[in-house]
Amino acid sequence: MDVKTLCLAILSRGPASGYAIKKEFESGATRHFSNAGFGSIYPALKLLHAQGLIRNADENLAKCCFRSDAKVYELTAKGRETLVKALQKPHTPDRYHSDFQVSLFYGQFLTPEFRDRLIQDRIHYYRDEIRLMEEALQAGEQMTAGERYLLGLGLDVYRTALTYLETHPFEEAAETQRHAR
Amino acid sequence: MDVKTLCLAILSRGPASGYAIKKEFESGATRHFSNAGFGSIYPALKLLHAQGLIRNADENLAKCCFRSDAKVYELTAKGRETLVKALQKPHTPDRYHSDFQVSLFYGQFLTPEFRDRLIQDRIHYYRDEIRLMEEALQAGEQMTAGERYLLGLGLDVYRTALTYLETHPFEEAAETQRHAR
DNA sequence: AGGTACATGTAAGCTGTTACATGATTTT
DNA sequence: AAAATCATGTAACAGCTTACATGTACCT
Repeated sequence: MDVKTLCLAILSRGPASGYAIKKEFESGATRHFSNAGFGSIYPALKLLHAQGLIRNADENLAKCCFRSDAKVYELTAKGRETLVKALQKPHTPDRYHSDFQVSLFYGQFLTPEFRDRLIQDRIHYYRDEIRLMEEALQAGEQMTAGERYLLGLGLDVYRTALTYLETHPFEEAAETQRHAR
Repeated sequence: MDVKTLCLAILSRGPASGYAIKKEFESGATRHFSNAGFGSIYPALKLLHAQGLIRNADENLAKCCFRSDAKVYELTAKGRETLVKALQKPHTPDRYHSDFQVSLFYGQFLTPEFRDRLIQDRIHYYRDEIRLMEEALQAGEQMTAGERYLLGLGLDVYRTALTYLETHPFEEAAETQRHAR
């Protein structure tokens, strides 16, 4: 799913500026499974505007939530159609790249200190994210079904990962196993 | 973590050809958190060879497991050093892109049929992967500590995600909630 | 004889990231 | 007065994917 579709998707939740869209990728509800930088967002918005998939939002609407110099966009009917079609097109497989997991997979090459640091940092990350997600769940009356569904999934998964890291020591292989034979 | 480092990492587990490295990305133990295509792997191997980080493997060793026309590489001492340093360099944050999760997040735009199809497919995917991982865990005497650690984490996470998808219906929002007020 | 898996590589193109450049507004 | 946040954009570069091009070896 390219940045154009992702921008369309975010705009389907309400008018936004390029800057606001970036914030959404960084700290919004979809932050765990999609992302894009300014360098992709602004050109994408330009193109979407040229194609008539988004338009400048009603100024009165824009004023209340954005700074006067912000370019606030909203979806057109054509844009909404395009989004719906894009969401139902064949999906590319999930792409997950984790330096954390790669490093731990080759944990035998790391100093125990570095390894523990890695794991401790990840534990803190999960604790923070879980807290944020729990708050969102309590505050969220306005949430869509999809948002609630994915928040629940994310919470379950993060809690499981956190518990695993907290309870399973990284075992410095072999010695004990060889003794046991 | 770039493809060069990833190739170095895979070669640290034993000699391999470019083709074998691709297989490893596709179906090996690290398949869930790293990936690369032929178009990245072959140029990377060329470069690593030119830099003296890998060398052509001992022919006798190569013959037993690879076809005669395969270029089988193994790590040099310098390559191993470079790998160890790269693994301990500051990590880039995890990158996860999921069309599946994006589509479900905007589930209100999907037909119930398409949504259910998406979820059912994902359930089958998790079941297959979990079976493979359980088999690997039982067969795995030779496993490194890192491999075992990440296999355990992956299993816990996938089982949690599977259970969530199996037990939580995607609720077609709002109506029931509004009645309740 | 045909299909599948093994095997290597190049080139074009797409996408996205990073760095740069600039400036206004709000908060501390 | 400084720092943080809001705001937009371009250009160069890095990286990866896709398609192409080619051929061997093994299994049925």
